[in-house]
Amino acid sequence: MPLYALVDCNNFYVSCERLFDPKLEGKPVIVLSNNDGCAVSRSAEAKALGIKMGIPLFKIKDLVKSEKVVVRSSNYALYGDISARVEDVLSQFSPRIENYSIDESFLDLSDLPPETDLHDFGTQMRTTVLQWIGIPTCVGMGSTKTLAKLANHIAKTTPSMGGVCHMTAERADDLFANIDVGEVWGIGNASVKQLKSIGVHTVLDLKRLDLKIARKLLTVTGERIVQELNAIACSALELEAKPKQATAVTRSFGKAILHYHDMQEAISFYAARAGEKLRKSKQECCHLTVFIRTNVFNDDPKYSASNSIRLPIPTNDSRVLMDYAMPILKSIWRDGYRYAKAGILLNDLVDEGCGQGHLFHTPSAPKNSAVMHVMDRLNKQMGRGTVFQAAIGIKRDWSLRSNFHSPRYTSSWADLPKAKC
DNA sequence: TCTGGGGTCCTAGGACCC
DNA sequence: TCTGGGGTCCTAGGACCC
Repeated sequence: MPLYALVDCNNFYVSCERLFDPKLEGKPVIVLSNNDGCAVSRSAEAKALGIKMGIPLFKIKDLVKSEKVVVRSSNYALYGDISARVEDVLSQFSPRIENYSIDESFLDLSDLPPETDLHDFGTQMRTTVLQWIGIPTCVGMGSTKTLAKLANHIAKTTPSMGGVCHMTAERADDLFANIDVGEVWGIGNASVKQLKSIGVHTVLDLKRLDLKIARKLLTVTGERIVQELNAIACSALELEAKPKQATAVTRSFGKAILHYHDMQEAISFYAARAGEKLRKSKQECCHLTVFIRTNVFNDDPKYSASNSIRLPIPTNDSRVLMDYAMPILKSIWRDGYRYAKAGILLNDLVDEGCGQGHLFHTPSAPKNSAVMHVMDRLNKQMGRGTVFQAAIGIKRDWSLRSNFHSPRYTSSWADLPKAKC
């Protein structure tokens, strides 16, 4: 029987902030999304105050003030770095590891000796990560990834388990009968609605659902989930990171854009950033989409549009991306709207230099790609935005808010924490 | 006033081919 | 007046994830 563990960091972003600011321990803390929009990570104390995942900051302003909730902007440079350290520690417990997201890893524990006490083993993983990195975790184990995920949910929500839960066949049904079907990995709001309409309310109900019905209602994805709940593995560990198929740079604006010129600057900026991402992953794109849209939440007149182009030859040159993006923007722009968000999507990614050539276009000369690499190096060494294309402009009225940012403790010399003794 | 960003997978339907 | 069938590829859109 295979055995998988899912190790999940507890309220990861908040835990990272606490690592370098221990005063936050025991206090309600939230970390905001980009643009300081929504709460995306909440400490246990913040959850206890009723602060929901994804709630916009302005809706909890009074609560934040009265309860002295500590508010932080997100600091992805820090979280990415801590995440890599946690992964490094976990890989010592099993070489077969899939780093599923910034705060979760699946480990294949099938090769553990049969006499291993799994609860002890899970506890040892938690303790080691906590001691070496300082990040609290929970561990769920089961014979499929879906079961390990559910076990992790139980470990997180049942304090008596001590942060570790092994989902055995004997105890599964009793546990499943008391968990809402929406907690299952891959069952989102739309599926919950469909399932409840046919009387499937708990995880146990879903586990016992006829496979054909599952497929009809939720496509092949739903069928697989039911199989995984019944300990039949449909999804293996992905031990090697697969090359990305798409990349995107999209942002909401700090304040609405009204003028075409500002939008040109913003789209140029996103194109430059998108090119940078491609060059970092040594990829090129064959397809480019630009979209713009008004605010979807307020009463502003609505407008949303996008347009795409298939590139004659693959590229990751920021200037080429800008050159293609500008006419697309022109084709979708309409005067008179208050634009709240825009972005660039790059699809059909290929390895650098391996894309198909074109009879009538020559690929960008090496001299050109050298310019890009010099820019990337300067921006890496001296901070993002040190060198940039003039088209992006320097005023940038449209740029992001980030009012509560913590220092880049681990990725910038200037922000190194100082110790006093 | 203020509501995230960046991914993956699946399906339906149109275009196109022989 | 009669006007195929089967296959592939591409794209848009929905659902879901963290």
